[in-house]
Amino acid sequence: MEKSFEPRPIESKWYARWEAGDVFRSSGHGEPYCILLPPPNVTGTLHMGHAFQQTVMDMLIRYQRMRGMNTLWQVGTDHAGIATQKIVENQLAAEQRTRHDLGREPFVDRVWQWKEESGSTITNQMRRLGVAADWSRERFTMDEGLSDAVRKVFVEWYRAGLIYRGNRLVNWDPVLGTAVSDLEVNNVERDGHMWSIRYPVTDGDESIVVATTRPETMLGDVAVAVHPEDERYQHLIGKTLTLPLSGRQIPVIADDYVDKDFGTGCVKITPAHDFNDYAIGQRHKLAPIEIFTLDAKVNANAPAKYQGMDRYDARKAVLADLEAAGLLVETKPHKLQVPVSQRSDAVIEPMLTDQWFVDLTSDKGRQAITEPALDAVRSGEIKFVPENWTTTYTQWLENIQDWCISRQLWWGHRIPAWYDEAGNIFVGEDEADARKHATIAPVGALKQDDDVLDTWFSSALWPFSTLGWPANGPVKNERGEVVAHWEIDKIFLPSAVLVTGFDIIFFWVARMVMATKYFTGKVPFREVYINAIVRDAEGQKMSKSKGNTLDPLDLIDGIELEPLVTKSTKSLLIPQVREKVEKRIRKDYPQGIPAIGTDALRFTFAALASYSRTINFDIKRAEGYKAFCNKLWNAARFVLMNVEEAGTGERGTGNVPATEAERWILTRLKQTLTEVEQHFVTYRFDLLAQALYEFVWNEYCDWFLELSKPALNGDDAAAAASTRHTLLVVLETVLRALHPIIPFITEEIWQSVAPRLGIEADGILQRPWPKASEIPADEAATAEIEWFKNVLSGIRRIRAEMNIPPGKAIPLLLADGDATDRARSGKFAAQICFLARVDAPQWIASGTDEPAAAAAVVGSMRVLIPLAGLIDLGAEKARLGKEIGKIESEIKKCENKLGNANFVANAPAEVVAQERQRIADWGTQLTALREQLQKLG
RNA sequence: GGGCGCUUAGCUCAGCGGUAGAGCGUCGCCCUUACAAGGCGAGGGUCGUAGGUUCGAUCCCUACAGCGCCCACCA
Repeated sequence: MEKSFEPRPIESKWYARWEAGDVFRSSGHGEPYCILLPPPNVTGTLHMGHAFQQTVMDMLIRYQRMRGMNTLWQVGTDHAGIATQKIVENQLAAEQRTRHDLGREPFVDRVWQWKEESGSTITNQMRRLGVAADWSRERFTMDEGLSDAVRKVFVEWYRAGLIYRGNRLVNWDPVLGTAVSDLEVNNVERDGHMWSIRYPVTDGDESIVVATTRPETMLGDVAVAVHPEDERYQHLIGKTLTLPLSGRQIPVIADDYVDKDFGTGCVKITPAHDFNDYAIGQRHKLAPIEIFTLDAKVNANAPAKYQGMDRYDARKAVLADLEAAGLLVETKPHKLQVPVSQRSDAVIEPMLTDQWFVDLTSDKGRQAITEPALDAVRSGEIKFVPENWTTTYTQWLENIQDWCISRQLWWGHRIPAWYDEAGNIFVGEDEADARKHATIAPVGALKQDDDVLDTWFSSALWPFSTLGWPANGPVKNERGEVVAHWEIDKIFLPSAVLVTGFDIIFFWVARMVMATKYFTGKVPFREVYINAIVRDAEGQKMSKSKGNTLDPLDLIDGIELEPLVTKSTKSLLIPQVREKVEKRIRKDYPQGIPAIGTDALRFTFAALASYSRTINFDIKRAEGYKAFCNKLWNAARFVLMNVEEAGTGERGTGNVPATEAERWILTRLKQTLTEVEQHFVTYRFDLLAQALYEFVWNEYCDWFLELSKPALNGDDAAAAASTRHTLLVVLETVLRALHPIIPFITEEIWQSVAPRLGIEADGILQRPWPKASEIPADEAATAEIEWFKNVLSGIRRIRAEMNIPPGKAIPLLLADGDATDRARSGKFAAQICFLARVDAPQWIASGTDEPAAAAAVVGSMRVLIPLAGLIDLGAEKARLGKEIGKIESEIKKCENKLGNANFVANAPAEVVAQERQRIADWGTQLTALREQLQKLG
């Protein structure tokens, strides 16, 4: 083995072998255990969130596979409608062209082409992470099979009356030219203004002042509303106002929606461009007046002067004209919530358009789709981890609106609806099917709907569409390989756990539950593990414009400063931002990013994965875990070196390990494994990683390996042979336990270790998960080793504090103590001498004179290092004094507790007993320490 | 406005009813034959504030303060 751990060659070697050996495919036996990969954007690249999430899934899959489950990690990618279309449109923009210049079909071809080019990027990056995914079953949301599922779902829901088409006010993105759902809109606080505008009453001298943040929309006002009980305006209700600038006559209406105490208490009503106003308009049967075109310019319904103006230019013009007319009463700064399109950053303009919706709110929709999705979680059939996300899920569903599923895009699943020349709608899986199911005869030719479905529509079907639904037989990919077979694969539904971010609970999780429940009658998954969001070391959200993003691949492979700067600033167009980012990177990574390897990255993710909802990723921490990998590597190197010539040893007589140390490490291993199993159940990967880290470093390496050295080199051949064997056994076992977290290094080491134990398996993943129950425990050995550790630590402390060079051999005396101490000191003499670098321990008979010495106390035994020329008497006295002080204060605390009658009466007996034991133990030590202090004079 | 988090060592975080922990950082001493990506040792916290429950509270309850996230129609 190399002297230190070099991840790169190991990673590439093993992933290639695993994939070639087809080791990730479902075994076909055992209990089904399925995880659905949240399909990433097909043309995307891997970011830290993916890497974290996929590490979690991979740990679960590898663990369950080793436990003998029939695992399936269903992978694939999403066509990501808007996101992908936008990338290609940007590419066209660089050629000074738009998608309309190309036309629909050539454009879609071009997107497919881009998908072919970049579609493997992210899946290859996933391979670098080491994911044990069944690549033979990789799917894409626009696969033939998945598209069949989309059409079938649409048609069935339509025929059940659960999908409808309607002219509704929707969130319109004027830049992308499409409707988006409520979820795709973010409300952002912006600095704006509140303008007060005077609307004159048509008959008479009175007027009403309305307040608005969007004065330009007054061109589409159809009324002014006041509160029905507002005394100030009672007499005006029902009167008519002359709408300034356009001169239209509009009524004053009364509606509860109005807050008397806000602003002037008068609200202008623009039903065509505001959701609240739309509702009020409907209540009062006022026809909306649209004033914008789909690209947010003023249309022909407005006075000629404003027509063709962009909405913000129109605002300026309107304000100027109001000002000139003396109707602008007040302008004041105002913070407001602006709806912004998530995808384009454009300010959303509510628009009246024809769109398709899934009915989630009528009695029928609720009963068929919404309620079952709620019940699945309320009943506990689906559990969220951490549990409090349940509230988020249920509250959203309880307040849900109908889902707008049509998008005015070209990339996606085209809506399977056709229109005849009279505008009648015909829905079917294809045109023929639509005609077959027609209830009236089509007028003239049929033309398919131009729109496509929301990306999340197909994602909602992922839990069953990837398993072959709705095909009756095997589903093949373009190379003719079978990728799914519903009749067989439905055993994987429900999947075991969905690992995903909270940001898509609404977008995806809830909708999968809706669709899967409806079409299969089953829940899509039993548990939903909501993973934390990855942030930078300071807790800031990672964003390209801040320059604090990390590319997981850069952490794995490392990257020099200059390439990192180039890469991070490449896509930044604003010079100031670019400069800022460059500065930050030069400051944060003056040496670039060191290569830490996949295993260390994965271990870091595991170690950070508590139930906290954010994790702050600190490279420092990752470097620490690389050190852990190196530690493991070197421990293995030590073990292998020692078994190389001397043989692999054998168990002690009667299959009982010969030494206390062995029995102790096995006991600790058993405890660790028990703990790890529990942490897998509760998804506490942080505790899991920590338990294994501590076992490997603090117990196996720090103590067992050290203890093995005197045993291996000692005179007792049986002890040496048994120790060699135990070194190997514990190593092999812990490698298996670590494999789900750090697959590469464990495989590499395991391949060298396993043969020495006569284990025949192709790889570590094919070995069973180590069962705690199969490992013997020995509590007595644990007590012995604890004693030994105390003695050694005592000596080391004296050495360190008295500045005795570690290499210098010194005498060791033991005093007082009991028979157990004497027996143990004999048993561990060789180990003590070797590890503490002391001469053979000598017992001092009680009553005899002792040389002045520095002391440590273990129970009632004093461990003495004679002072002669080594130790400063004053310093040692001070040290003892301090120690005594500490113990005295501990004793005081115990005494206070035990002196409290209420404590003794009310606390559980075992707690009281424990407290008594403590006071006794402290007392023993205190006596010994005081005696020692006294001996020093 | 509703909901959900967080506040523990210099930093990042575990712990969540009975002796305050880890990693990183800091400070000593060591290139000791697995590992200097290492070893040994040390220092460092009145567990956000104030009440309450309890024999006992970092942990449970209430209020408050600060930070953060999600949802929501206040023009």
